[in-house]
Amino acid sequence: MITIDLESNEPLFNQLISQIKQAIKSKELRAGDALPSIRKLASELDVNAKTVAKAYQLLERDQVIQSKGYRGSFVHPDALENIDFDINKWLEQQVSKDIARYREMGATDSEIRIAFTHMMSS
Amino acid sequence: MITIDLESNEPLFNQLISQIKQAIKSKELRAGDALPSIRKLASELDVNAKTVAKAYQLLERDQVIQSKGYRGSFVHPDALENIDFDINKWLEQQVSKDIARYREMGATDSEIRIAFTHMMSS
DNA sequence: AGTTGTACCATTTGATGTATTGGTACATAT
DNA sequence: ATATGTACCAATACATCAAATGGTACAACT
Repeated sequence: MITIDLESNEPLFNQLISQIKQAIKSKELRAGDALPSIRKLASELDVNAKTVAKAYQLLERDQVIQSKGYRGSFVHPDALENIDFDINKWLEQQVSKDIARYREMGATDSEIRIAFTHMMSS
Repeated sequence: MITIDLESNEPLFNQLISQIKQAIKSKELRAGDALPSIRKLASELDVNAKTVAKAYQLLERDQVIQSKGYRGSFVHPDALENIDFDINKWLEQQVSKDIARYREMGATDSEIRIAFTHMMSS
């Protein structure tokens, strides 16, 4: 059902996210369906459980799946609607616009990077 | 007139910028005054000429000094007015506000950093 | 008892950026 | 001739971060 390419440049947790989303899009997984547990999927794919856990966490943040405490993870009722919103695409648009604003003010790329790093770590 | 601390954590070009600004504030250097040439100042302070050139470039961008082609560098007529505007402080305010906006949308710091790095290098 | 999602700790590998230095070259001033 | 600001190309040391791994532990469900 889910396959992983260890040689790919794409991070493993991203491959997991993409494939789970694809499975939902193709109706292979439907709203309310149970997903394999983190440990089971990890052992099946022979990857670390924390890699799977990371993918599940991001999917839950995006309302694509739901974690029901200690009962397992399930496909979110509104998964199909929420699956199209990609926060990374949204981020790229916003960041690109903001960087252009900084550059227009005469800031060098080096200064922008320094300010960004500084504000991210405080 | 200008001294450099090679042991300081503060980058050399920043030390140069601060000290030249200070000399202008204290009227040691006045509008129109000639600054030492890049090569001369570099040899006096025993730093690389490109370090001095970098400081001069940033000072000219901020309208604190003026480079008159091949005739040397001079204190900008409006140096005293422009000396107070610090683009780095402006940057910090803007970047801080923008990052808060990203985080409110649920983006993780890791995702923000990746999007930022990606948009800066393209 | 066994499994669940989650939260800590720590480490390694690879990539990237900063700060700085170095050398060379150009066109234009004095 | 000599000095000027500027523009290339390239390399070093240092720091930071992403990605993934590993192990352990907790409280709550079946």
